[in-house]
Amino acid sequence: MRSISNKLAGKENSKDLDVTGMRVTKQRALILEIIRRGRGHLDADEVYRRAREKQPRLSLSTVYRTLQLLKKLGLVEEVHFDEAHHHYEVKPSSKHHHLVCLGCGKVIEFRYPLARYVKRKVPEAQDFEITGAEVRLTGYCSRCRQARK
Amino acid sequence: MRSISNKLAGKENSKDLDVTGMRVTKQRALILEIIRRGRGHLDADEVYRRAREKQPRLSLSTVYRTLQLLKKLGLVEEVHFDEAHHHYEVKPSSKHHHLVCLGCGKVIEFRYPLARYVKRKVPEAQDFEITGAEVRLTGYCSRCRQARK
DNA sequence: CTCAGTGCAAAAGCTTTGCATAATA
DNA sequence: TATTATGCAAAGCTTTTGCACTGAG
Repeated sequence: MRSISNKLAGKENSKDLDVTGMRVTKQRALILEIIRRGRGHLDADEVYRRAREKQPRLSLSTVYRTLQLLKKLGLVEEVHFDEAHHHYEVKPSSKHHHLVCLGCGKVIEFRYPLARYVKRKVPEAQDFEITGAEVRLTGYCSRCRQARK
Repeated sequence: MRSISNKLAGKENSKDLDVTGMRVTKQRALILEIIRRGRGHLDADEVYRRAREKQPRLSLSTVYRTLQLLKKLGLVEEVHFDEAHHHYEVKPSSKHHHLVCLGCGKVIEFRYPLARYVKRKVPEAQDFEITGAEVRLTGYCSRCRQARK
């Protein structure tokens, strides 16, 4: 039988979790779809706003509960960007990092296997089993650098 | 005349800000001292608790207001660790990153000039002026790896 | 038909703000 | 003495929780 994470993810080969009894609902499917489409960087409230366009009766608590569920299922990842909100994006993102422009707020994603490099170079990381890496570089993009001159 | 950031920092050569009228108070000095001693990873409430050992009448709002001031002055940096709290540590920390054990919560700091490496290796970062890097690697330390077997 | 999920409202954090009082410069 | 900073209490946000109802399996 397909697990909820497989059903939601729409594929058979993701790792099964003990999800006995968990149900696939319209709300959950919609929320996951929105996060997928959102290309990351959506906070809970933004997910809520977008979801209500399709399901006006959806509640914010359902969004939060679903976000937690999806995190637990490993389908979605929570990223800590700024002071106020968490952001959510679909996995995998362990090799996917962020470049944040302090000028205009633009977020550029990049992929690079930093964990491997760190593991090789940093003594402290030697006897650590690294499972995730969250890298957030801040600075100024070329446009904002111009503007600041 | 010495600026407030110089007075608080206890040095003359930090960059001056427009701090006209700002005052050095016991509370501010204490809070900065605690953050220094805390070796990072203190959240606002922890700063508050420690500060009250010396100044029982200190209020939490003063802690928050001072934290913002110190951030603005560039003396302290806010780090986003976990879902619930922000953590504060003294600058400079752009070359100072974190290894977080998911098993026991231990936080290991390490220094490594990752920004430079990323700048060299990552195309997306090429025309970006990187001013800060926050790296947070998660995984399991050797002890917890043992325990999980 | 059952029990997990939802919506609503209320509560629970963490953080900010208004205002009168205290303290710095 | 003139403002700035503080303490307190209240308000503001985001996120969580309780509960009766709804709906997936």
